[in-house]
Parts: sequence; C-alpha cells; structure tokens
Amino acid sequence: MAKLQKSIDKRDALVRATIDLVNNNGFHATPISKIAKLANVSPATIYLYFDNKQDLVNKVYVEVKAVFTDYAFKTYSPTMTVEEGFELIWKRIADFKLNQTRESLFLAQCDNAPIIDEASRQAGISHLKPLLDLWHRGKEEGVINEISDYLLYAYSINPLSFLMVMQQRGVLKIEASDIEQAYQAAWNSIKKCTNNG
Amino acid sequence: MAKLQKSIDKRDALVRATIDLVNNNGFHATPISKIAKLANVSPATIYLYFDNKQDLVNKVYVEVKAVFTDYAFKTYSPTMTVEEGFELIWKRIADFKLNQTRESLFLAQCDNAPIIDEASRQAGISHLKPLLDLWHRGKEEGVINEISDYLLYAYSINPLSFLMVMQQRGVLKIEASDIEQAYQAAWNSIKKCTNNG
Amino acid sequence: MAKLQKSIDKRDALVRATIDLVNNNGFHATPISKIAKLANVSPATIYLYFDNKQDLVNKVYVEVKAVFTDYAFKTYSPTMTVEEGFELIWKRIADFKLNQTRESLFLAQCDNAPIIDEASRQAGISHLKPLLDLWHRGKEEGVINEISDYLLYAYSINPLSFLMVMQQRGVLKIEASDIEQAYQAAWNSIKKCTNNG
Amino acid sequence: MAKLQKSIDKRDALVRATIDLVNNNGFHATPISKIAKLANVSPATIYLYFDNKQDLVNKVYVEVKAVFTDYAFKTYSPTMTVEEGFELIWKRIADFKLNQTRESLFLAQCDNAPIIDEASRQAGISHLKPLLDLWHRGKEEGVINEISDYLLYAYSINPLSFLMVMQQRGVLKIEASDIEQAYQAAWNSIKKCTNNG
DNA sequence: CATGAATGAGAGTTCATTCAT
DNA sequence: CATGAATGAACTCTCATTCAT
Repeated sequence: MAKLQKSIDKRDALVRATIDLVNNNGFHATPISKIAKLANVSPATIYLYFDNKQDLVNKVYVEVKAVFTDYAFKTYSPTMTVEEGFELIWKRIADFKLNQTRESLFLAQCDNAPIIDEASRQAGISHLKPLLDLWHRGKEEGVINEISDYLLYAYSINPLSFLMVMQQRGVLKIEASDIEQAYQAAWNSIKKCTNNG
Repeated sequence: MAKLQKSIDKRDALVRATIDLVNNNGFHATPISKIAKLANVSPATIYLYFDNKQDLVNKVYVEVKAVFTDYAFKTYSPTMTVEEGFELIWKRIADFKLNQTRESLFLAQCDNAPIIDEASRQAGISHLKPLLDLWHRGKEEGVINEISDYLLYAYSINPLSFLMVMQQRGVLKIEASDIEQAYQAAWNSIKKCTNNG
Repeated sequence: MAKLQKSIDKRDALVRATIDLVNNNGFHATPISKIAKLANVSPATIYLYFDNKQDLVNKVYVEVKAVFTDYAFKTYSPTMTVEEGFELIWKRIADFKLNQTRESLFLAQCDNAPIIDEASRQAGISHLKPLLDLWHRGKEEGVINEISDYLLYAYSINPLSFLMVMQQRGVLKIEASDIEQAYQAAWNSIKKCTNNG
Repeated sequence: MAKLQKSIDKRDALVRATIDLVNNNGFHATPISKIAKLANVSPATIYLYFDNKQDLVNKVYVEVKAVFTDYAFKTYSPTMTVEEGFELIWKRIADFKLNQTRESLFLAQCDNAPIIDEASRQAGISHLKPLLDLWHRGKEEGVINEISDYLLYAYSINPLSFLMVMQQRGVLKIEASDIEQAYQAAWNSIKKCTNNG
C-alpha cells in the first residue's frame, strides 16, 4: 500500500473515532488517548494531522457538515421549481438525518453546544447556501413565506434533527409514512398561503 | 440574617453559577472551582449541598425544568378547549423561551447532550404531562393530528428552542409579529386538517 | 443527669469511636467526621476535649495502655516469687489480649505503626514497669535469663499480640489448652536453665 | 541507555521510594506526590506503572515478601533433616530481618495494619509454604510440637520482627550472641519435648 | 511519518479545623 | 458546653501535549 494511502487511512480512522466517541460521551468527556486507541494510532500521531484537540473537532465538524450538505444538494439543480427543489432537498436531508445517524448525531451535538469555535460554525453554515438561495428565489416568486431564514429553518429543517436524536435514543421509530407527513408539515409551515392559512 | 436563609442563598448562588457557566462553556468545560468562585463559596461548600458534580447538574436540570413547566402551565386549565389550551400553553412557552434565556439555554444544552443521567431526564420529561394529556384529548376529539407525540413536539414546540438559541447567538431578533407567525406555523403543523391537507 | 456526667459520657463515646474506627480502617483512613458521627457529637465538640486529631489518638493510646496494664498487674504483688508473679502477670495479659480484643487490637495497631508520637509511646511503656522490675529481680535471683528485656518481651509477651491479631482475623481460635501450652513456651524461653539448655 | 532499562529504573525508584516513605510515615501519611518526588518522577508517571495508590502498595508488598522468602529459602533443601532445615531457615530469616531493615520494616508495617488487601496478603503468605511444609514433616516425624502453625510462627519467627522494629527504633542492638540465644529460644519453643519440658 | 513514555497543570473530592450562633 | 456550616489546603488521579527515538 502506498505511504500516502496509509496516511489517509490514519486520518480517516481518527475522524471516525472522534465522531463515535463524541457521540457517546461528548467532547470534553472524550480524551485524546481514547480517540487514539480507537483509531489504532499513538496519541502523538494525532498531532501530526491536527494542531490540537480543538482543531481536531473543528475540522471534523466542518468536514462532516460538508458531507451532509454534499448529500443534501447532490441531485438538486437551480433549474428546478422552488417547490420541486425544496421537496428534493428536504427529502435528501431527511434521508441523511435518519440513516446516517453517526454523522447526524455528531452534527446535532456540535450545533447546540459551545464546542465548535465561531469560525468553524460559520464555515459549516456557508455550506447551506444553495438552500438559502432557493428560499430567496421562493420569496421573490411569492411561493415561500417572507420570514427570516432562521424561522424557515426552525420549522422546516430543524425538526428532523430532533426526531433523529429521539430515534437514536430509542424512544421513537420513524417510518416512511412519517416522513411524508413530516414533509407536509414542513412545507405547510413555510409555503406562502395565498388565500388564508 | 437567619442561618437557614444564608444556606438557601448559597445553594441558589450555586445553581445560578452552574447555569451561567454551563451555558457559556458546557458542562465538562466548567470546573467545580469556577462554579465555586462565581458563587462566592469554597469548592468544598458545593459538597454540602450536592453529592458531586454530576448530582449538581442533574438537580439543577430538574429544577430548571420544573420552573419552566410551572411557568408554561400556570394559567392553563383542563377545562379549556384543545385549541384554546394549546395556544395558551404555546405562548407561555414561547414567552419563557425567548425571555428567560438563561434557563432556556441551559435546558437546550442539557436536552441535546449526554450530560444528564437518564433518571433526571425522565423526571424532566414527566413535567410535560399536561401538554401530552392535552394532545391526547385533542386526538380523541379529532382536533389534533393522530401522530406521535414526538412529531407533535418536533414541529410545534421544539422550533422555539432553535430560535431561542439563534437569538442568543445574536443572529436573529424575534419580534411579537414573529411570535404570531410562529404560532400559526406550529398550530398548522399539528392540527387535524379535516377537508384538504 | 449531671452536666459533668454528660461530659464524661461524650468523651468516653469519642474514645470508643476512635478505637473502633482505627481498628477497622487505620488512623489515617479514619476522618474526624466519622469519629464524631459514631460518637453522636459534632466534629467541633472533639476540639473541646482534645487539641487535635493527633492529640486524640495519642491520649486514647496512653489511656488504653493504662487500662491494659492496670488489668495485667491488678492481682500482682511484689512479695510473690518471681515465677509465681510472672505466671500471674502473663496469664492476666493473655486473658486481656484474647478477650478485650477491641483494646488489644488498637494497641497492636499503634505499637507497630508511626501513628503515635514518641512521648506517648514512652508514657505507654512506662506502665510496664512492674514487669520490668520483676524481671530485674528474677535476673538477680538467677531465675530469669540475663538477656535484654526486649528479648524477654519478644519471646514471652509479644507472641500473644500476634496470636490475638490472628484470632481477630478469624484464621485461628485459641482455646484454654493453647494458653497453657503458650505459657509453658513463654516461661521456657525466659527462665534460667541451670543444668542443661 | 536503553528505553526498557530506563523504565525498569523508574519503577524500581518508585518501589524504593514507597518503602522508605511508608516506613517513616505510614501508608496514609504518604502522599503520591512525595513518592513521586523522592523517585524523581512526575506523579502522573506512577500511573504508568501502577493502577492506583492501593495497587502500588499491594504490588510492593508482594514483591518485597517474595524477596524476603527467596532469601529465607535460598539454601534450604527438603532433603535436610527437620532440625537442620529449621535452623538454616531461621538463621536466614534472622539475617534478613536484622540486616535488610528497609524491607523488613516495610513488611512489619503492612503485616499488622489494614493497608494491604486480602488477596495480596494471601499471595504474601503463600510464599511461606516451604516452612509450613517443613513443620508438617516435623510433626509427622515427632520432632515438632503438634500445635497450630500460627502458634509455631508466633513463638519461633514473629519475635524476630519485634526485635527488628526495636533495633530500628534504636533502643536495642542485637549481637551475634543474641542471635544464638534467640535461636535456642525459638527452637525450644517449638521442638517436641519427648520426656519433660 | 510514527511512536510510547513522560509530564505539568489542573480536575473532582475530602478533611482537619474554625467560628458564629 | 455544643454545634453545624463553612473552608483552605491537600489529596488522588486524568489528560492534552511533547519529545527522544
């Protein structure tokens, strides 16, 4: 195996180990030594790939966020109608959140806790641009409610994170039919109601 | 000042210090020594009131949750109609989440991270019973969508937590008009749509 | 009950608690707070009767040693022959060591560990004077081997401490017949052998 | 110097430091920090070699006990007669106790205090097997008194520990002639007296 | 590039002692 | 006399980070 490949493998193993351990214990309850052990490398090796523990988790966060958004927007094209585009993106997001639980749980952990530094948080948000652009277009076309993007996000996207966490805790099992219901709830909550609500 | 009062004051100061520091740094990045310093007591004093650090944060969590739900259900009566009752509870919750940010932020931190032990988490959830009872009644009366309580919560209540966190981060300012819009979105997402979806 | 009596009771309770706890856990693993709890007094009360923890254990040691030697020499009179006197003292000591295990165990703990300060240790030893006087007389009369008092003690008295500790650990049960055998061994090991060794 | 050798040196230094400090202050009055300082390592380094403080003292105890018994039985062979064998073992033990005072004092401390856990205590005792076997043979051959091994130990071996402690305290100096006397006392106290004592 | 041994700094916790009551 | 609340100091142990190899 090429030397470069071995390097990539080690870095990947570290990223995976970080995600798993932070998911189970939280950032501060996850010592570097455990990450190293789970990734089958020496603690010192971590410092060849990352500046320090904070840098490690920041980088993992941004990378996982990128994986998430790549998946979300993979099949989306700006030529679609707003409603088509939103449904497609929403369902890809739902698909990711409910199936790629390792990554989703990690993002949920980091999104709501003062673990990640502000720069990395912004980097993560920037990946959502296609969705924000879509909403912008939707507002212009009179299809989407003219309310803050945060409100749109709060009602249409964020509930999926909550449901994912609950499913992960084992108190809830989400079926295909739930997804459809949830999508309707999401779309209803952001679409412009021309006549009355 | 009476001895008893001084004791209560110390315990209160500790609870307040815990909330503030966990809000800013997270549980594991909040050493006992800092909590003690902020509360103007010796580290050893904490152990007069709590068994250990974990017990401290568990107890603070349950108590803050109780304060939250007491506020939420203060003016609610089971004799109200389902819609009346829901609007009243929802708006009290929104009021609390957006104004009592110290407490709300703390609850949001704890709800999404493996900080709180399972028993305390259950104790916290149990306080929500009046809302679950209301939803149960609403489903029986055909007023509320017959979907999992978790879905109802995800779409009608949880978004408020997200908005509170965003407002706290300074990226969003929520006005009275937003609240009304948000309430409509919440109610739309859980009410039974008799004729069309 | 008279005030003075209540005081004496508290002091006694403290002494008893100290003995029991030191027996079970050792001096340094016995916190003042536990002694207070077992004696049903406040930790602060201990400092009304003793200067500090070290003073407490020193005083308990000397007092228990006094109880021990009072018992040992109670029926002894310097008018007895050396052999009579030694047998009498030895058997009282054996009786005490094997029956008053609380006190004996405490003395054994303190005799072999750097818990007690030198002054208290000397005070304890001084109580053994009647036995040393008896040995002195025995040597003059040619009845007792002319060897160091420490050797006499090592072979005739000290084994009883070892046996008491073993009995206390439950690995050994000492019967009346053992006592007689042990006494013979003790006397044989110190008596002057006039004809052959 | 090889890495391995440096590791062994550090562990040895820790063991030595533990023995010295426990000898002077007792187990509970010997903080990890002092052990580390005396051994010229960081406190954290101790935890590379031992699980915790209790494990450290347990391991040191068993190892020192092994050194002691290795020395005691080094030149003994089960083909010797009982009396030959006993004299040889006894004198090696006396030699060790009175010259290797660091190790002997440590063992005496641990033997009489609730420092060592039961498993390690048993491990220590098991090393004495050759002596117990010798006594067993002696009893069968009618050479050794048919009394409990604990009694045999109390009268023939244990006095040496007492004498060692006294010599260490500086109140007694043991000469070669004392040793011979002591040996006679020891042998007299356990040998079977065929005619009369 | 990779490591395991080593560590200083700091974590949570305990405890002998004090003092206002 | 007696107390319980309070604490500073010190304890055991952990961990992010470094460095010789």
